[in-house]
Amino acid sequence: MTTMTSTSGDTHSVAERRLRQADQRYTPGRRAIISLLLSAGHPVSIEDIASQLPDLPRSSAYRHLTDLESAGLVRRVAAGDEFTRFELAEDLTGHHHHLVCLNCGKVTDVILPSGFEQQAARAIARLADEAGFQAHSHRLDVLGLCAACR
Amino acid sequence: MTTMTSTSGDTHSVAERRLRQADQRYTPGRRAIISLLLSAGHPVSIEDIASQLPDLPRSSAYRHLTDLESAGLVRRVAAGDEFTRFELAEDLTGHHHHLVCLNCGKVTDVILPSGFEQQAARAIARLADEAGFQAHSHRLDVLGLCAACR
DNA sequence: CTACTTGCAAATGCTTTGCAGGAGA
DNA sequence: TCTCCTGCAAAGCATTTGCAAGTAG
Repeated sequence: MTTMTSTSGDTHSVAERRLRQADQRYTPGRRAIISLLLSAGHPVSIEDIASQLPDLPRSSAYRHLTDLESAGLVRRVAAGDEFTRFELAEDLTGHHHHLVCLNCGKVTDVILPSGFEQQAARAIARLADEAGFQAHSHRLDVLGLCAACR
Repeated sequence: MTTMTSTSGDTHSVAERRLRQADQRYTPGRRAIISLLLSAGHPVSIEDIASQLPDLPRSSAYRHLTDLESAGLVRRVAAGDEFTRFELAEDLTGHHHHLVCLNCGKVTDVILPSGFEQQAARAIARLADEAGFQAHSHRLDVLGLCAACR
């Protein structure tokens, strides 16, 4: 896979580095999960992971995801339809949002125009400020039906 | 700005009507939950419900919430920090978003400028269209620290 | 050697459900 | 009287954790 966003090649080294900072190792199991998230390009569920990595016990998958999350490499995504999903941390993938299918649960990554993001950031900053709220990030999900389910 | 969208007084009759459409009754337990959601003004957890309605068994609370959701009166909210919360359906409260505290889980309702919402709707519509996705609604949550936790 | 990993099985904890008695229409 | 509602206890399930063996450094 040569035509990737250039960060893909570095992701593994970033992963190793961040894990080391937490005195943890970048083992095959963890690497397999990062690779899977990398190639998926959208949030995946435990089911997805279990079916694509049959030899990785679920308990290990859960543990790895927790560890990777602590290391700032993975982020939990609440699809809304109670199926916890996981994706690479935003600083590894870039800021994006999700199209969530209410029927099949499929989640697709999308990027909004930067002009929109800027206005959103402004509106959010002002609102948060008024509420004494310290905003860290935001998530914008579009709910509806995917091409296959509509 | 009196944030009473005038629907508050009618909410109970709307609830009764919608439940009847599903051959269900607007019983005291269900009414208590609707009242609680109405007065809370923000998403509440099962814990909140249990503590404020001590005589309502959790199993009944869960069942009621499921029924109310089916009747289009209540919506499940994924706060992100795995504590399912519930709020009144958007057509009863008006479109709004959430400030989610990453520390204590508190969720506050906020309303964004209509100009922003319009631009958001446009950006979303175009994107969804390109993806063959049929957008129904969107949710925008701001994650950070509330005034008490910052 | 010492510390981090992992699998398996057991334990959790939230949520759902089977049933039988109650209550509204 | 028929159907829906409720409580309690039991069941389900996704997720977490204790433990002991495995392995990287």
